[in-house]
Amino acid sequence: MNWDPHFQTAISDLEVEQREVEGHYWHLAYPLEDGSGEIIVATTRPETMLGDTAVAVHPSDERYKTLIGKCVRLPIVGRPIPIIADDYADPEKGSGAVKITPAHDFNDFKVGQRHRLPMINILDAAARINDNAPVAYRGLDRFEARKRVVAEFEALGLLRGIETTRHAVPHGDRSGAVVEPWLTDQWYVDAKTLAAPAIAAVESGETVFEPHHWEKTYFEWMRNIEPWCVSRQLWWGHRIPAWYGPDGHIFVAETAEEAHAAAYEYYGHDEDLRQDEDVLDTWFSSALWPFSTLGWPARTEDLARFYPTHTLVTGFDIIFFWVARMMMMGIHFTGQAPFQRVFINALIRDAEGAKMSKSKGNVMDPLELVDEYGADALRFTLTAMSGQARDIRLSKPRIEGYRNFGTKLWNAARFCQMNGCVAVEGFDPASVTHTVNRWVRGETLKAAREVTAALEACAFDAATTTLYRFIWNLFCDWFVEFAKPILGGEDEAAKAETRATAAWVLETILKLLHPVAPFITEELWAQTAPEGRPCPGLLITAPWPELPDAYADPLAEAEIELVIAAVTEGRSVRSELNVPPGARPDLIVTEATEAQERALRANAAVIGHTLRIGTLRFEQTPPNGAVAYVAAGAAMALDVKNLVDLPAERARLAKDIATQALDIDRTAKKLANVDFIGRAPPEVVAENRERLATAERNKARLMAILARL
RNA sequence: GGGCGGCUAGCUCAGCUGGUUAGAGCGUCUCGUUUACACCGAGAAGGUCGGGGGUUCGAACCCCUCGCCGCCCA
Repeated sequence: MNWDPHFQTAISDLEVEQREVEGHYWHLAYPLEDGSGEIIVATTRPETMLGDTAVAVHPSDERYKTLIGKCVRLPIVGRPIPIIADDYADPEKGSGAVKITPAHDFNDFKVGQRHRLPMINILDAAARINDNAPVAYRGLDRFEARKRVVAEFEALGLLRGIETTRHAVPHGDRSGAVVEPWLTDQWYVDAKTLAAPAIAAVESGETVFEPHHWEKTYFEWMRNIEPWCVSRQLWWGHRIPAWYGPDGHIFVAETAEEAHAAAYEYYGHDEDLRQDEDVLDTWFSSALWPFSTLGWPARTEDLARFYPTHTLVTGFDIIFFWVARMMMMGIHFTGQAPFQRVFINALIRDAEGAKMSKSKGNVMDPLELVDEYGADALRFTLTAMSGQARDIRLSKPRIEGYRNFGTKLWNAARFCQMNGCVAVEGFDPASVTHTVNRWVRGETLKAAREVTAALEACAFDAATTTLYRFIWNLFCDWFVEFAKPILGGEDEAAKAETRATAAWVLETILKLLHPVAPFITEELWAQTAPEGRPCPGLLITAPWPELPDAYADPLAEAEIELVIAAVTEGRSVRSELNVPPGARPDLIVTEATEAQERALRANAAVIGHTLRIGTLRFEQTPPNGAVAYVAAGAAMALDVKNLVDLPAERARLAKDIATQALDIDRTAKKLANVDFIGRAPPEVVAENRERLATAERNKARLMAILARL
């Protein structure tokens, strides 16, 4: 047994931590009994020699062949012990001979069993030397005894050397004390038998690990499982349901009454029984959690409704301790695996990747982070980083970024409020007519779909990415900007429609974001609640948005994409040519399809506001001094006249031409490859042809502009 | 020794079943008194996707191999 001398209890293999420590190899000489020489053994634990009952050598080790069967006289103790042949002795290690202490080493125990060696226990429960050792050692702590054994060997002239080594020493995971292999009777669970159906449940998909690869960890342990020691010599815990009769006969039963009944049957009369004083391993009790909390063994309604549970969320560090054991117990006692899905999340580390620990002082207290950045920011950060990797490096700048995100949303909501964007009773998003509103409706649909799908797939990081982008980069950056000229304009119908649409989008945003950032969304929900809210009450009780396919609007999408491209490219031009921010040059469109022209005309106000231009005109050729660019296939020019310096403009054009040329080169090469044409799917080939044509058209335009300059 | 995971921009990370101009946030640089927001806005720079082979018309992604880093079990 693994014995923890600090808590004086047995512990299971899983509760033993192997720690690498600096130690020594002591080479001890054991004289042969016939006086013909000595045999040297090396050990990291000299004190255990007090319990040695043999010396083992490898059967094929030529050095010791003639010694097998002889005896050595154990120094200090004076006991003669045999030299035996066993494969366990490694000729490569040390002298090739190894001392055997069956009562205090797991490997030696096996050797002892094979050779029927006596097992001499030399330690008491507190790991002090007991009465099986020479008088001088009795009552000594094991580490004191070690010093004394070494000193005595030295005094006897039998110490043959000391080496310094690093080696693994077992420690109790709770006590931190060095664990002793110790002979004691304990209760075991036949884990192998319980594991078989628990393995099958995961193999068959009855229970699914998410991320999936964690099932490998589970299988690895379950398939190599060892008997589980479940008795503990502790005060607190479920008491072991075993009763002893006066003759030591054991009655295992659910209750004392049943045990007595069984005893009556066995003895033919009443007997006094003594219940085992040990309690069960806390993980044994924890393994009962999925069903015992629901009233089991009674067949309660809760048990019927909540067992098996849909998803268990936990960390990979307790897959063995807890998950595996719940699986085994759940199947054993109910016939069903306790969970359909086990979601394993990463472990949080500090910004340098080190495990947080109190002694290192690198622990980030979540409550302090909440005080500093808010609970929503922390939640959003953890959710965003809950990817497939094993650990999360929590860093403040990241949390700060998501705190800013919350502020951004807050301000966007404030904008809506200031502009009277209030939910309208009976508003139907399907009925909106303005391009901007049709477009944002479609984008909201896309975002809602993506977030929903991500949550269902446990891709929580993907859900946050979608939310972040939609809210900040689409709703705030574009929709709100597009809405400004409309809301400040004269068209009352468009204003009303845009207000209602904005309110609807915001409402949808609050719902989608609520699981990740419940506080800010609930607060905003309450603040925007008073007027016309179609679904009153708390946001947390509001239904999840399920939007119809009909909200998609490819035409509006194409129109707004053109507008966005025209503005983005235009901004780039302005910035590179150092056009003064306050200047409002005209934008002249020189080449566009009919649809593009309609779209640009319809959104002239929106472009004017976001690109900060004067008027939008359509002409065959750009005026002198205008700076041309291409957006989504349409050609346009900013009339910046004397605002621009020519060298900068030439450099800009040359850069754009080079970009196009690179693309042409790459794509042309691909298309020139016969194998590509022959083997790639037709749509991929067509796509590349289209791409080449566009790039060539763009390049030609840019060259013409450069030439005119 | 066995198993698992990672190595992508200065940093932290996305990148689904092989076809994108390899993305985001932070940081950096330039510019900004645009009536929600400077916890902001606009623009820009920055990557031979750990090394080497291979499969394929085509590889960050598949296979082999080597190298680091980390975790678990011995």
